Amino acid sequence: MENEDFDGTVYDCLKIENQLCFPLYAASKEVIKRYRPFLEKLELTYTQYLAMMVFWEQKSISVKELGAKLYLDSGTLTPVLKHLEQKEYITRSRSREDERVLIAEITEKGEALRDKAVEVPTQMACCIRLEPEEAAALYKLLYKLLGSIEQ
Amino acid sequence: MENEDFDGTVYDCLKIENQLCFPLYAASKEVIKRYRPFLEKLELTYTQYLAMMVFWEQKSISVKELGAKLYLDSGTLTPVLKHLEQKEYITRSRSREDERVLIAEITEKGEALRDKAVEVPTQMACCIRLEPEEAAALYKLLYKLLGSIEQ
DNA sequence: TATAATTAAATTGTACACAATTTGTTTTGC
DNA sequence: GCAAAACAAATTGTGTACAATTTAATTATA
Repeated sequence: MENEDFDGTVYDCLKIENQLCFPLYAASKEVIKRYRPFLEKLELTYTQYLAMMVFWEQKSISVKELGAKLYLDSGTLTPVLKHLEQKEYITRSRSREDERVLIAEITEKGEALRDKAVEVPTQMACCIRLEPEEAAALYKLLYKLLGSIEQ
Repeated sequence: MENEDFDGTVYDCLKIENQLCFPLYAASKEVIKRYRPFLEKLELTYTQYLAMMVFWEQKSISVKELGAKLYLDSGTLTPVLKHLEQKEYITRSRSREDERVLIAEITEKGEALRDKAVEVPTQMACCIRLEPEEAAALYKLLYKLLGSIEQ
């Protein structure tokens, strides 16, 4: 009855098509790629755009807090924030209460960028052709997955 | 009736919590991070592991074909394949019919790695605590999303 | 209260990821 | 049959992403 030529070997679990991680990885990359032409007009990379979304909600934040929100560490955020500072979208300075803490704060120019950025989600929605219920279901499942892997 | 202090401004679409792309990006990264301890035992990075999964299904493949399967270009694959060659999991050589084409082929050592790798999906399943139906729904939605963004 | 432990960023080193360009080969069109 | 177009990898340059280590500041404790 057992026949290795049919599907059903011990190696089936190693097939790309049987992985959940692969479409997750690929879809994430492909979606981010689609952002590029829209974000270029704002002089932002995708990671910088994520950071700016935080600054538009909250004028200033520490690297640690920002890292907790974006699932990124200082090794990634330090250069990202330096780039945003170069573009004058934020300023970086040490906290007076605790010199270990770096506080990044949005500038006028950064605030002004928001009015251009507000077009991006609409433009992106055209690229991602999912029904609203499907998008909602996907959103929910992704956050459930994210929650389930926090150690 | 309109009041900018309540939710419902034009800027709501720019909130992280209203993005589908963010949990996609974050979940992808967090899942890949969880692979690391398991893949270290195989001396593989996540991208190298994806490539090896292809080689375990198909002994040899061109860079172009591999790129189409993994959504990666030669700029990414060239160094990845060079690393796999250094570890002696694959060989790289030009096609005789068409010298432009590079053919990567799995070695005995690469084949042997499969028996160790077969443990990885089971070990990972413990980290990702989704119900089978949820995982299936997520899988389906991710492939639908992926299909919907191919230009 | 001096020192040890802890903490927050920055730094270092490795490995992608991708746009854009280059190099070498093959195919097309005239 | 040969120049032009197309093609496949490789290369170059920029920007993450993250583990591990370092540096500097703060807190805890003996």
